[in-house]
Amino acid sequence: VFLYNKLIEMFGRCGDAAQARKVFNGIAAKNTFSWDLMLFAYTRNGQIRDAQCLFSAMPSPNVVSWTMMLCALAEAGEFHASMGLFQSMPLHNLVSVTAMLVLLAREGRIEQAKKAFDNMPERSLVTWNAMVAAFARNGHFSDAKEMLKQMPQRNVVSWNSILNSLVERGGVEEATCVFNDMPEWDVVSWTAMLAANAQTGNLSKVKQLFDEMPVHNLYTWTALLAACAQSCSLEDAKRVFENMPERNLASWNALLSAFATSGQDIELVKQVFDEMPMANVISWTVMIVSYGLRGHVEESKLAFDSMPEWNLVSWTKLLSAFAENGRFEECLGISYDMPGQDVSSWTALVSAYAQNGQIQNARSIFEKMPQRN
RNA sequence: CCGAACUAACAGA
Repeated sequence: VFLYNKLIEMFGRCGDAAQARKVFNGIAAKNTFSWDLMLFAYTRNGQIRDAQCLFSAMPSPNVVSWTMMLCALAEAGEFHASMGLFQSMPLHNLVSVTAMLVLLAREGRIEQAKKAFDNMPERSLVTWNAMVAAFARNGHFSDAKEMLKQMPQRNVVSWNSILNSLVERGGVEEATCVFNDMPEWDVVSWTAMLAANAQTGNLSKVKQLFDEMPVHNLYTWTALLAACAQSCSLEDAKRVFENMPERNLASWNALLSAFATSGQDIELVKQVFDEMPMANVISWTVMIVSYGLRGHVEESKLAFDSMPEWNLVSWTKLLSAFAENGRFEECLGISYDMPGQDVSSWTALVSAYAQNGQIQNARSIFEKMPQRN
């Protein structure tokens, strides 16, 4: 059984849940590890339905099984379901509570996360890191720093959270200082520095860091590619894309984005889009922007209407496309149709009017905004 | 110590 279990785990890690299932089915005397590892194979590969099915068939689910389901549900966007599952769990432990803390933080519910943290009878390094990240990701930089100071031990993950928080705030100098003072680095820390320097448009610094860093992976290559796109260096972007040892949708999107901002003919951008093996919300949003930048608002709208799904960014980009092309009347309608409008999209609308010299309209929207920053 | 939890890349004003 031990060896079969190992096999299930291996297939699960390789992304082959079907193979794992075959091994699982072949075990006559399954033990609790067999079940958990099979569940792992499903959750790991995003097969939430299969996971749920297996979970309900489990003879004796334990904390580990519950925790995996908790994370799987959250991953599938079912936050409330995972919340409910957490409450109905017969038993909690350090790991399951930490997992819940992370989910709360991802939802932006920091107070609840902090409360859970404070109530925990024991905390591991991972727990502390989760709390640091919770603050860091939600813009509570000083709280994150305070946590970092208080925690009994720190590791590279703790430092990376702080570093990324600085990068998000646009503090290249501060980020550089933290990076230099960190006791250890990994590929995540280096990637953060790529992003930091890309923000300031310092492409040569990005390239230099890229060459200095000890390890490259898909993330680092894509960060480099994105930096080229942000600096409008299409030639660099193309070269990077060709030199990448492997590509995924994110890398394709970064390339598409490089074409989008390059001012190249729209047909070339479309060509890249059509060549892509897949397209997601991001790819479509880049197309909306591409059309908008070239004054083809109608095409932006068409792209928007043919997307398989939408999010706030795609809505906001559509709004901006109309605004930047002087189509203010439509902006109001878009804003009205937009579900769950946030600060960024409100601001886009305000600035649409402001740029058009319609100060009083801008002002009245500003006053009606539910949140401001 | 056969299993679960923490940080990074691609579109936003």
